[in-house]
Amino acid sequence: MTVKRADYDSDDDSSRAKRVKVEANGNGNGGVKMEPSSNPYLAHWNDEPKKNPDNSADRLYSFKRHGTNAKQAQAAEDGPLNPFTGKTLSKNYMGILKKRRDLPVHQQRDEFLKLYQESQILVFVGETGSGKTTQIPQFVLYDDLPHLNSKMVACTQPRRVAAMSVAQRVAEEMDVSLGEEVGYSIRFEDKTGPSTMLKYMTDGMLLREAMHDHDLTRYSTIILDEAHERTLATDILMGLLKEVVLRRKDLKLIIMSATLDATKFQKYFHDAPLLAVPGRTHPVEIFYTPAPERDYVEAALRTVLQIHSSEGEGDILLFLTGEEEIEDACRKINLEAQELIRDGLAGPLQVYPLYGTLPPAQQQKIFNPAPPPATPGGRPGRKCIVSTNIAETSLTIDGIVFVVDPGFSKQKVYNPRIRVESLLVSPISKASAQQRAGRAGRTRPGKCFRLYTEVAFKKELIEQTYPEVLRSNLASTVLELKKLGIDDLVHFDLMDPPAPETLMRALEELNYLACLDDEGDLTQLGKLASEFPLDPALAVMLIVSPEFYCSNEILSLTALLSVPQIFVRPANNRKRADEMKDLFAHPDGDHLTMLNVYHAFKSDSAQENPKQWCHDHFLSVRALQQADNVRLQLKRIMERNELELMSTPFENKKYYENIRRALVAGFFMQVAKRDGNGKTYVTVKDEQNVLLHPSTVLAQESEWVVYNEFVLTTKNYIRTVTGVKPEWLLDIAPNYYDIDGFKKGEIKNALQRTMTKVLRKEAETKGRR
DNA sequence: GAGCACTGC
Repeated sequence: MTVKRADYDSDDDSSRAKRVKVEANGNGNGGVKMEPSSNPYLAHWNDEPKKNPDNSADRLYSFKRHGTNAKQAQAAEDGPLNPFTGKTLSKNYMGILKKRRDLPVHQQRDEFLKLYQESQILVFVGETGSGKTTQIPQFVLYDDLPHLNSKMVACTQPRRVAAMSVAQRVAEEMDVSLGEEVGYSIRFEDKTGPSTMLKYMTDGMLLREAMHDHDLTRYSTIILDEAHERTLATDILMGLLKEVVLRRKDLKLIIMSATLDATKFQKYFHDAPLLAVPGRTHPVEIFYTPAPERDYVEAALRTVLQIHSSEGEGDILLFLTGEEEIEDACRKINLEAQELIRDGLAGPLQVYPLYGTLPPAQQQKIFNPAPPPATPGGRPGRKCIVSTNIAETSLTIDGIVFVVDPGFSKQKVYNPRIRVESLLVSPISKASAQQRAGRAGRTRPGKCFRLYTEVAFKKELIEQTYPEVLRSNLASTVLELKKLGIDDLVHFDLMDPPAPETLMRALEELNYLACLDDEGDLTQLGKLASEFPLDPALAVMLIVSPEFYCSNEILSLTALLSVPQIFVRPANNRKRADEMKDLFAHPDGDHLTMLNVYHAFKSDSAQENPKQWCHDHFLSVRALQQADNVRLQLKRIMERNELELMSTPFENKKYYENIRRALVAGFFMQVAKRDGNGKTYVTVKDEQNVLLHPSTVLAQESEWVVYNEFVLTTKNYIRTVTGVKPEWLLDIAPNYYDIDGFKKGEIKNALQRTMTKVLRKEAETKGRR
């Protein structure tokens, strides 16, 4: 409760009174011009510039907010003193400044300022190489002067690395230390301080902040960058900010996007003005196949080898869909290339795989320089990178001149009818194809070979990849929206409204989890659950775990379930990996096995050299350390909300049973029952036929299991499963397991039998008394 | 007896 109290403090009457007093002192700047010594919160404020009236830092005080032009800003930028810190500008700064002024966006600084000043919302379109992500926020700083108003400018990014690296770059451009005037904020790391005026952050992070401050009052301008990627967080932020700007007339909003669908953003934001800036890339020549290809992998290999033997210098980037396909393709390209090289038909070729689950050290290899020709002046050597979509947005590789695009990627799809998210190899969109082609023109003119016909490109590919909001289970999104104060979900103005069935499913799920009441309002449990960066089922399991005397263990388990797979199984050493896993196996299931792994990982002997220990036991250090990190974050949230941390003594025979019961409290909607003969299972309610994933340690005799995940591949699998008892289902989730609501059949009969048994036992106990 | 595209709090 103490923390909650602190939250209220800033809003209670006494602090409001204090604020009024400061303004009554005679300046309208919220106290900024007070003597620093009189206000401990302003101790960081640099008062040095005021001693020198010619000081360039003073120029900004004379700037008329939202009334400046490029000339004024540039004069301030030219120094000699840093207008934001008052320090002398470095040589490095001057060097970078010259380069910044060559960027395409710079030409339109005045045009940008005019639109920014005139309009509350602005859509800004800049192609790659325009400099928008680094320059626009700085243009804003010189006109918005957030620091004179005790506000900040926020710029969101879909990915953490981007937020970090861009902040680093801009801090250098502004000649300040990262974390001071320019900082970033991502999960697990807040590198900002009291003097921060420009904050780069992940879109998810801003959304989290919005949950506690619905009007985002700390910011005077919010820039949503890479909006065209349409992440779930960006989409929700757009819907939210569309409402916030009505309440906060002083807030400015800039939506930044790569071309293409810019008019869609414009329309969505009531025809906001649009400014487009050209990019700086080289032309890319596009080639199509004359006829459709039957086997795209085979066609891709042929194309790569042909490029290598007949084209001039330049590296190759091939897009495939997944780890296995990529590793396989790398092997084949290597084999065939060796033959070409032997016959003197091609130069050396270095092939690198690239996908997200690849260890960072191996990912780094793609930046190795291409091999030189075998003999001076001989056929060019080159590297060929075979990558998933990761190279389409997250990673850029210079030196790519040839792109091979078969036109497919794995995409998440959601089926609300059976509540299953799965990955499907699907045709990419036109926008994706263009992005892929663009990867060939970063350093010089390039070529892109599309392994489909021009007609297929024009007629069959959709314009844009469907936004995430249309392809996901929205249970946690709906919970977030409720917490954001959006009561009327149906009329919440999302750019692409999801199917009503998806929303209904989410509401139903949250109602069963008791996060929403029958009116659809947030319950106390729901409010608590929304505090956790977790799926609702996991959050609920964690919150109620003290009732099962095992919150320490459930905390570990929750962390383990929200990081990537901890078990490693290299193709050439599967047997050994499986043996190692058996060391940790618990007969009652995979959840308990994971917990055993975590406890072993945290033991003193393993912690002596965690990397070696994990390597020896075929475990992913990265995943386990990540789980540790997540666990700490979740633990703090539990403490803040006074959720008790406790364990059943290990010697107690209920130790594991309590954990399994707590699992049911969160995952009672993900239960399957064995279907008679023993191999197949049927999911409860949705009645899908499923198989236990072969990776499970669970012995087949478990009649009822909870599962963490439904995996749809060649067959329907349930993965990470643990055995439970049917009487627990009836006891812990009576609403969901209301027998009258079940369809006639084996599951209903089995539940009925269980109920009879339970009642009989109860009667016996009573009789004995 | 199989496989995890990618990202985020």
